[in-house]
Amino acid sequence: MQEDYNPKTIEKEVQSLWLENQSFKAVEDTDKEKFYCLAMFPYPSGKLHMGHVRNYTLGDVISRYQRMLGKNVLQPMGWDAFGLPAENAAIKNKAPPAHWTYQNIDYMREQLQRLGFAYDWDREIATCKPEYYRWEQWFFTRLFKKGLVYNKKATVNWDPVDQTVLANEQVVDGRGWRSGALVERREIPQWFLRITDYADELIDDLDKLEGWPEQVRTMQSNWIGRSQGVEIEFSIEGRNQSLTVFTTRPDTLMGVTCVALAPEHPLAAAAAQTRPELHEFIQGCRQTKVAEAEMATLEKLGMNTGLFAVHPISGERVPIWCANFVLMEYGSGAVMSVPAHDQRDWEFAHQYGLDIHAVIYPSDGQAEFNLAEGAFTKKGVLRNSGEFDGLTSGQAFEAIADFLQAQDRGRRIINYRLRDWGVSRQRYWGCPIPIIYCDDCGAIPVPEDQLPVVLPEDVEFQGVSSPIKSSPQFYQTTCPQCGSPATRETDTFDTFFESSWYFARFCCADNSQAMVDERVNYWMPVDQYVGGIEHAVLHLLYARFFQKLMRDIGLYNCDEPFTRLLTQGMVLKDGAKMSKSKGNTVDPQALIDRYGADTVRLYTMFAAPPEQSLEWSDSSVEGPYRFLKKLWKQVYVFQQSGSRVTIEPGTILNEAQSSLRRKLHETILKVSDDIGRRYTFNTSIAATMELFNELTRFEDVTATGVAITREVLETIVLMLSPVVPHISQVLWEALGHHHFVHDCAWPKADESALIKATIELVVQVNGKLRGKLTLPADASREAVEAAALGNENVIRFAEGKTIVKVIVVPGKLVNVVAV
RNA sequence: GCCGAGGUGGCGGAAUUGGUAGACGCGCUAGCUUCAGGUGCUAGUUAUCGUAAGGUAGUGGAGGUUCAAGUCCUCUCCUCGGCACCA
Repeated sequence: MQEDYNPKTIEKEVQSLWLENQSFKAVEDTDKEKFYCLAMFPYPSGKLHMGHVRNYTLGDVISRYQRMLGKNVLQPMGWDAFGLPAENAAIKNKAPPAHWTYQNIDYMREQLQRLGFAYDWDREIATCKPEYYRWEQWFFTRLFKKGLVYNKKATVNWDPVDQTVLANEQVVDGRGWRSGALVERREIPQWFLRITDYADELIDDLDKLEGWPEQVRTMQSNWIGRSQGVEIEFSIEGRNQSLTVFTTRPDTLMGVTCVALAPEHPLAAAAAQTRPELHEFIQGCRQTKVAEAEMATLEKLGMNTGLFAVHPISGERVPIWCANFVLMEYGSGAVMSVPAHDQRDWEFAHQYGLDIHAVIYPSDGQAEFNLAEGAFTKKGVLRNSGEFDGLTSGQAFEAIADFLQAQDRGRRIINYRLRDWGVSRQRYWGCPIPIIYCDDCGAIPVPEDQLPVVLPEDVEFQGVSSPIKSSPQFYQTTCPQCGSPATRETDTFDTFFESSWYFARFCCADNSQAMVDERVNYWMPVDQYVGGIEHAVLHLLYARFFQKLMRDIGLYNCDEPFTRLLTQGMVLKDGAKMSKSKGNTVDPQALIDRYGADTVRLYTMFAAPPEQSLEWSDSSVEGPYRFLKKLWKQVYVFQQSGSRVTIEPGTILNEAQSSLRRKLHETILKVSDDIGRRYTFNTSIAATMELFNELTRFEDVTATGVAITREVLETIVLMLSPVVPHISQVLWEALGHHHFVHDCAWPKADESALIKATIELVVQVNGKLRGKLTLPADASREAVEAAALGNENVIRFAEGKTIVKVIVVPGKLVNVVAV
């Protein structure tokens, strides 16, 4: 052991030991309990950023901890390699996206290795390779045959100058980011997966996910948005047609004063044929990008269509409007407007001078309301509703639903906010959708023996559109059914497709014959998934959906892919997310070069609890670095003394000795709980530092003192080893051990060391701290009370007052209440 | 706009079940060590009043519940994440 801590040298040495020994190769072993730990795989954007370092350190700490608990751990790594940035880089650098991607992967792999993560690199996957994506093509064709795939028209952002579809990210202030042209909504045919068929299961199974943060389950539940309601038909005056609306508040039906259509609604288009101003209004609505946030924050605009609907109960004429805030995708693309009882309708009615009819009134005891100030949106009792008067909202829901159902003008339905998953992307750098279009046979899935449909990697970008769209070599083919000339689909899959099943592929990444094999049954589900909170809804929902699809296709039996989920917060600097555009990025490489991987790992774990955002500070890195240097020095000095003694059984310890041992074993309990249950790695490190500080104050060179020092040092090294594995390995050897620290058992607390003879109690007067008492641990309630009342501060602060009562919280405090 | 988080010293954060606010670390101040330092050590460090002992205030803001509130309730302000084609 060197006298000085030299992270660069030792980290390299320890890493080559691991490599030589194949320390982290995961092998299925049914005799051992398995633990599958997975951190969300990165997009190979160029180099690692601090968010990656945080994510992968979290996963590695958990993996190494579980291994020390005796589990058979799988921790794989791979690359979410398809995506938009590669195309942008390709256009900029005039090089194929594949080239850029593979280069980035090579660089980032080296960075991950430099950080010492315990990955089984033999299982590495890159989703842009045909060995990987061929299986999702195969899977898609299976889903197609099962009827879980369909084609329909859907809206995209269209750049009229570049003649291309834009991602939401590429639309800035309503204009294409390259061309600057005003973006239009355009409808094009696309492929969809029937995720709504699984809406109930996806929402109901959230209850099983006890290892998930409550907030994530809530977000998913709200995203799916299951609501009980009624679908109501309004006939249209003068037309042999009707209009369907969905409402969760049929009790307000008698207060309807308007029906509003989405601009894309066919009836709006029909009405616009005779009304140029309506046509213009609808055209105007097309110039917004396809994003809910955009729609929801738009100024609410509407226009009368001139048509009238007939109220299904009263038979009254209700004007039909077209409004920009009605979503064609939700429900039936039309809503009934009840200004008295819906705030948005109320505002719309005020803006356009529509009638407001109150029909729900507060039940007894509820506050009155003022329609001049806003809508009354709570439930209540019906009035002005004919035969339904006097019913509560709940009763009226049923009565009106029954009435409409009997008349065949409505029915109870369950509606979801969730929409089917559109998986088509009009981009090059993605997995080709395995469909062939034949004029006679229609859309045919590519037969299994013709898979994979390989994406050509050697391409040149002419302009911004996908090269395969203009490559007859790619798209010209023959119909697998009738043999006549046909064309391939040139759209590719949404990249969420790849990340929805990679966790299964890691179990058997080397299988070239099947998507998965029996090894998934051993490893799945993932025991611990770790990733950014920004994935709380989309990625995690799609992955859950895919898991259920894989189950139903018969691949393997598992309902939920991730048993425990840890969602890490963002890494920020100066209060903002690190990004190139803000110029506030911190390059982890520079820190690794300067302090070593262990310090970077220790800092990211120490600076904040994992779920919170981490505010980056350059100078704070010094603390963990100093700590490692001090620890190194302490072990160096200790091993120079050459002592190998352990505590003789039956030795009576003096006060300082038993106090340090108690601290040690309390710390074992604390750290085990922090890492194993609470995931508060920051406090586990703080507790270890406290223990270390106590050790440095312990200067006892007797045989027993030295033995206790050894016990403390060894335990500190073991407890830190998941976080700082390199230095721990070297120190472990310096303490006289000849095996890997990552194969050691996690330390256990010695109950006998935890026993306390005395306890300290807090004394309060009227809830304010006035003193402290040291009493025997077994002191009775009466003794505690008497000691408190005899305390000089208590006497002083209670002087001239009457002691009303004394509250004793055993083992914690005494509060004397005096008035 | 909707859904979900968060707000505690100069800074990152701790306080796990309603029970000592500020653990641990950074920074700063003073002193010591060293030829030197991107070194090490010791002490102090919420504000405020006080020579001190000690007092008082204090967890974004305003109310409330309680013997006791950072923690529970109501309202409110601000920041962050997501909103279906960024990944």
